[in-house]
Formats: sequence, C-alpha cells, structure tokens
Amino acid sequence: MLVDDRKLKILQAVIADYISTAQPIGSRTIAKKYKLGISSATIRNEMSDLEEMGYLEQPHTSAGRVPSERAYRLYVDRLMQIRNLPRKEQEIIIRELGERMDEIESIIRKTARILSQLTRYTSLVINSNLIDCRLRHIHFIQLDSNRLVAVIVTDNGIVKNTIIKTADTVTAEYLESLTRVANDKFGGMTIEELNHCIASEDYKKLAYRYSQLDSLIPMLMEGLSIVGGDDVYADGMSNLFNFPEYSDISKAKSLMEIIEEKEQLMDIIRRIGGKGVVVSIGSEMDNVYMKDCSLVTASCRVGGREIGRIGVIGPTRMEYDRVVAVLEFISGYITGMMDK
Amino acid sequence: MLVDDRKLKILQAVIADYISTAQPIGSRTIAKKYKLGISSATIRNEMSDLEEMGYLEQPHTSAGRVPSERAYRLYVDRLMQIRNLPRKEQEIIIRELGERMDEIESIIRKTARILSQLTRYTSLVINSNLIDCRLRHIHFIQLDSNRLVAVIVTDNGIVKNTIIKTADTVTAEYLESLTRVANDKFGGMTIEELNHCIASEDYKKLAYRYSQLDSLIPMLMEGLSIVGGDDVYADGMSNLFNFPEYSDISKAKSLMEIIEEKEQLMDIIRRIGGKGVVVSIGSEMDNVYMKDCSLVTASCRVGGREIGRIGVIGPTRMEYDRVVAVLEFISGYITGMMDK
DNA sequence: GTTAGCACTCTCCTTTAAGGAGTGCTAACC
DNA sequence: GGTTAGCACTCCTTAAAGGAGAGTGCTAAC
Repeated sequence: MLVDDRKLKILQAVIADYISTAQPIGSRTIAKKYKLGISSATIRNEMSDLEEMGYLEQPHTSAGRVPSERAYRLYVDRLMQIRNLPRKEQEIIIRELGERMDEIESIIRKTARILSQLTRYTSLVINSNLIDCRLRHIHFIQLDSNRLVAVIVTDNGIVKNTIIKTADTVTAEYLESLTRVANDKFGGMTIEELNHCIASEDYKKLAYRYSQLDSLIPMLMEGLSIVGGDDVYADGMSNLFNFPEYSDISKAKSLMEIIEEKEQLMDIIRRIGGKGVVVSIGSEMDNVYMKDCSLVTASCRVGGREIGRIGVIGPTRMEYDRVVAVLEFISGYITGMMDK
Repeated sequence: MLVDDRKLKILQAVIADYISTAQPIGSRTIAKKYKLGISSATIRNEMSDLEEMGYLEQPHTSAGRVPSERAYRLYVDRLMQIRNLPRKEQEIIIRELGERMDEIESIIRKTARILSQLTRYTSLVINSNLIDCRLRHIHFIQLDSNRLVAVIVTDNGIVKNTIIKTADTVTAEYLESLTRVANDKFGGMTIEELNHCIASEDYKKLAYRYSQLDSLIPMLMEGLSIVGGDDVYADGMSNLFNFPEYSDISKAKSLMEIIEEKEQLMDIIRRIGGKGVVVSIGSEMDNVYMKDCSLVTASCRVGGREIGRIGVIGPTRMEYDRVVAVLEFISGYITGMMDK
C-alpha cells in the first residue's frame, strides 16, 4: 500500500496532536480539528490502513490512535519543517553562554542549563574522548614546599591540572629546567605517544637525570587520562515530570538511573555518533530502558575534531522540530566560539 | 510534663521503626516488637502524652503515630548513637576518591557520586565562595596566533583558566614579560584587592605600557569571579524514589526543582554554615519546599578556611546516624587530602 | 499505676455499575 | 468505487458502595 498525500496529512495531524496533548486521538477529533474536507468515517478507514502499515498504534480497541516509532521516524525525516530558532531564544543563549571561552567545565554547566531551560526537556552535555589531542604545553607551579601544580594545555585549548606531591623541596631552577625539558620532550605528543615514550629507554635516561620525573610522569598521565575519559553531564531532570509519560514513578526512576549511571548512556551516544543533529527514536537506540525515549544529539567540532556532543532526552512524543532548532543553534554557537 | 526514661524508650522505638518502615506505628506493634515489659495499653497512654508534648503526630485518628520534627531533633541531639563508618565503606571511599588531588571539578563529581551511592540519598557538593583566597600565580600560554590561555593558581591550589583573545600576534618575549609583571603586580592579592588595584592610577600606567593588559585584566577578573562564585553539584536524584515520601510526583518534582535551581538551596546552605556535621530538619530550614526534608551537611576546610561543603538531602525520616557517619568520614578524608 | 476489653473511627482495597470515547461494520449515497 | 451516516460493540475510566483491618480512647478491673 502507498502512503498517499491524504494519508500523510492524517498522519501529520495525529502526530501533531499527540505531541501536544499526549492523548490517543480518534477519527472524529481529526475531522473536527483539522479541516481536511473528509468525514470521520473516511478518516477511520485511512487510519485503519495506517495502522496496518505500522504508522499508528492502538493502546486498546476503542481508544484513539497513537503514532508509532515508525511514524516519528517518517515525521523527522520527511514531514518536519526545519525552523529557525526565534530571535528571542537566540539572544538568551548568547547572553547566557557569554562570548568568552572559559573552562570547559563552566561551559558544560551553562550549556546544560540553558539547553534544558529552553527545550523543557532533560539536557545532556558530553565531552568527548580527546585521546588524540596533543600536548601543547606543560607548566609546573610550586604551591608549597612539597606540592606542585602541573598544568597541561592541549592543542585545542583544553586546560587540565593536577597536584603532585614531591619527595623533597624543589628549587625554582629545578622547576624551570623541568618545565623546559618536559615541554621539549613531550610537547606535541598525543596521549598514546606519551604512553609509548615513557616505556622507552630514552625516557629512562631522562628520568634518571630528573629523579622526580619518575613519579611525575605517571601522575601526569593520570591527569591526561582525565582529559581522555569522556563524561556526560545532565541537567533539567525535573523536566521529566512535565510529561505524563513519567507520571509512573518506576518509569521516571529507571530513566533517571540510566542518566545518572552514565555508562549505558555514554554507550548509546557513542554508538550514535555522526555529524550535525541526529535524532534517535526509542528502540533505535537498542536499549530496553530507552525504548520509550527519544534522544536528539548534536556534535560540537573544533578543527574537524569532535570535542563534545550536546543532547536532549525525553519521551518519543517529542517536539522534534523545536528541539532540533535549539540544538542546531547551540552546537553551532559553541563550535564558533571555540574555533574562532 | 517530663520526658522520663520510659517515654524516651518508646519515642526511640517509634522513631527507629518509622525510619525503617515509613509506616505509622501503633501501640500494639511497639509492645510486640520492642520488649519494653509494658502492655500496649500503657504504651497507648504514654504515646498520648508524647503527642500532647509535640513529639508524636497522628496522620488521622485510628492510624498509628509518626515522629514529629521535634522528635527527630531530640533523636539527633540526644538519642542517636554516633557510629563509626564500617571498614568496608571506608575502603570504598578511599578507593573511589583516590589519593591524588586532581581538579576540583573531578573531586566534586567523584565525591557526589560516592556520597549518593553510600547513603542512598541525594548528595550535594558545594564549592564555597573563595572570595578571600589569594593569587599565587598567573601564567600565560600561547595557544595560537591570537589566543592565550591564562592559568590562575590560588594559594590553596585551585587552578582556573580562561582563554583570552589578543588583538594582534604576541611574541614570546612579550608573553614572558607580561607573565612576570602580572605576577609581580597581582601575586598575593585577594579578588577584592585586585578589583581595587585595577581602578588605581598605578594600574593605568601599567596598562599603558602593556597595551593589552587593558582588556586582559577584566577578562582575568571574570575568570576569578568564577573561582569566587559558589555552586552546588547534585547527584543521586533518582535515589529520591527509594522513599515512599516521593511516590507523589508533585512532591518529587518540587524537591528536584529546588535542587536544580540551586539558588534557594545555596541560600539555605549558606544560612546553615557551621563547622563539622550539621543536621537541619524540615521547617528549621525555613523554606516551604523543604519542610518535609532533612539536610545534613559537613564542611571541608583547608587551613581553617572552608573550601566547600558536602551534604545529603532526603525525607525527614532519615537514617541520621548512618548519614552523619558517612559525611564525617568523607569530609575528614577530603580535608586531609587537600591539607596535606 | 497498669492492663484487658470493647466500641468507634478512619483508611484502604475490592467490587460493582454507569458513562463515555472510539472503533469496525454495514448499507446507502454520489 | 470512493465516501458517508448509523449503530452495535468494546474497553477504559471514574465514582460509589461495601467490607476488612488497624489503631485509638475510654472504662472498669486488677
């Protein structure tokens, strides 16, 4: 059977109505609300066809119909109007995120906040695995007699730091020479290369000369592995309760647990990948706990390299058009901010 | 009327039972479960007295009784046994938090995680206003032709960074001299002093010499104000659903909103203050939305200065003894780790 | 002062019934 | 042949009613 124009119109009506009301929708309602020029009986026949084709579902006989995942997919791919973010909301984002590049952590928090506030869904911010970024600079700063701060800057401007305890008092000269040698030796390396380098003979000789390099480098490595480890930050969890889908406590709990556990969520997001905005609907994510959710993510790239993703999670009955617009704008803004 | 020993025993029984079951408890249950050597009728009389004194409440006639806030207060202050954290849990904490001092952000996340996992309540980690900490070191690192990273280290080892765009290409010598001058000039200052200094004539002369200092310092200030701003990080929100108190969606939602909004929560925590572990019960916090919650917080201090607080939020029916033990241990551990 | 007994109260759960929304089918219409 | 009105049927939802159960307060006896 073919999905002709009239069927498409009816489907669109069902989806639009269900997204805004969360109520199964019947033929009579469509006939009344959306003037399609056909009677409820005709609509009934068409809806029956659409159900047969897998676009609509009935919670039970004698309830109205509800869009299936397949319908949402069709909607997202073909029916949805791409819209621009209203000027007002653009301004809010620019104001909140500011124009300066601060610490990653601060950007993450602000982004998650504004994203959940604008969309009214739960927001996610993922900072990606930066395993292939290069060391631009290492700098050691003395804190007190037996503590140093090691500050590591990567080539894409991410700064990480870690405190290192030293065996005995370190002189200013030693520190300076250490900084110089470390930069000479390790600057420009990726984490893998660094790892490799440490195992080499060459490094062992160096470690001998700078007796403290011995314990220093493993510590640095740990610091860098933090750079490498990807993590997800969530905000606007309470937004879940805006949706009757989560008026069932156990549903709300299990979704929140998935989000807080992070492991499974990261798995899903890694699998999704892709440039630009990606919409994942329900079982497409291949995870039992996510089967009633949709996840929309967008990537933030700097110099062709993905440095993070932002996303929104909510019921499959999601205002995809609005969410996509917000994500598109914010990811573009962040990319612009960091790449400039 | 006096709260004699027998009344105390009965009260303790009611509290203990209610904390573990969340069910109003009747006289017969107490007589059976807690062998106090008196009959249910006697207990009934005593409970009637305790109600009159404001320690017990009845959800409705012919329900059992429930401890009042006043009862919890009495329990926390006088009845509760201070217990040590089990060896096993201590080990978990030490293992999870590690022995190294990383970035504040990483410590915050880890702490919040372990705290919510161990207590099974929602955990909070607050990093305090560090308005009075001093600049130890400022360092500028070139990222590319028109961007610098400014790394700021405070005297207590907190590292913040911010990216600064420069008007035109900066030479290595300029950078070095800038670093030297900035350290000479601003090292050792608090944020207020820095603010004050910038307004002075002296600074204006300096800015003239380093033409870029002009836009630089305001940017640095902003970076430092991030250091100064206190913030709260929460984890284990889904734990709220462990408690029948929050099986009512609207209750759960409003508490989660308070936690996510942060403003009101920070207000409450600031008002609480105090060294060591502090228990705040329901209306003691003077906030409508918190009237059915308890909040237990502990301070983490370094060199006599509070650098943050950790806490746990849950229903007034809270396992105070266990929560206090966990908080005491973790706050002690963090303090030790940072102070060493 | 303590205890047993008992009537009374109030909630909670289950059952039952009515109401309502929406469908599918049939037959008539254009 | 597609479209529409009519109608019986299904199934959910909500409200009301009727125990069952738990716990109290009071009284009287110990």
